[in-house]
Amino acid sequence: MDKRTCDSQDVEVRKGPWTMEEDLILINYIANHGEGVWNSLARSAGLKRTGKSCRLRWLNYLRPDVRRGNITPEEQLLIMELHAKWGNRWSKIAKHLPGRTDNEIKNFWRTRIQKHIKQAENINRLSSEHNNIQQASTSQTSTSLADSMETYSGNNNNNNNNNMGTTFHHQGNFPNENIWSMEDLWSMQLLNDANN
DNA sequence: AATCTGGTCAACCGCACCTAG
DNA sequence: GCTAGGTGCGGTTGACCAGAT
Repeated sequence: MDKRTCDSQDVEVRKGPWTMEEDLILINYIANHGEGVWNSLARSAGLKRTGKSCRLRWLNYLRPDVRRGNITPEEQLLIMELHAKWGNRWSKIAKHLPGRTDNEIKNFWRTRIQKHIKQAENINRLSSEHNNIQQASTSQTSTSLADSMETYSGNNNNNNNNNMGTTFHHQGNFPNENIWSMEDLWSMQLLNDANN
């Protein structure tokens, strides 16, 4: 398929971060006309964005029911369980976490969990090398982070998941202060509606 | 105080799939 | 059955920020 078809118009297409004005236009338009048919929506709303860009912005950020930040330990656990089951099927996983987007889960996985898994694998590799040298027959305890993560990364479905809730500490420092809050945007949108 | 480094996340890209004509 | 246009998904990138040096 010709990839240019999505952006077939010769009009300039804006890229990069969305401005507050663009957000307001999109929110207003969807409030009045509903979502869907994103390419024509972008044109009709007067946004110099691709339909894909509008869709992404709406789904990942502007939707009123989207929850942002503070992924709870329960959610972390669920993400890990579902990832063990389905792999990188982020949208499928996101469907089981109301208000969470596939993008958010994907980012969360890559930045938080994958890092821990890599560390765990390194620790495990080092410890097994160490064990090979020692040839010691002493049994190992399995309460470390490394063991927990290794168990997970090996797609083991036994109930070691019980460790996960305590293994992954909720960091609680998600920097989600955006330039303007969603409450601000929605209250502005309501104001606009009142003026129409 | 200045610079470096690593973490985070919004947004883009490319591809596959779906559907209407 | 073929094609064009639209949509959804997963991977990747780049800007920004905070903490370390």
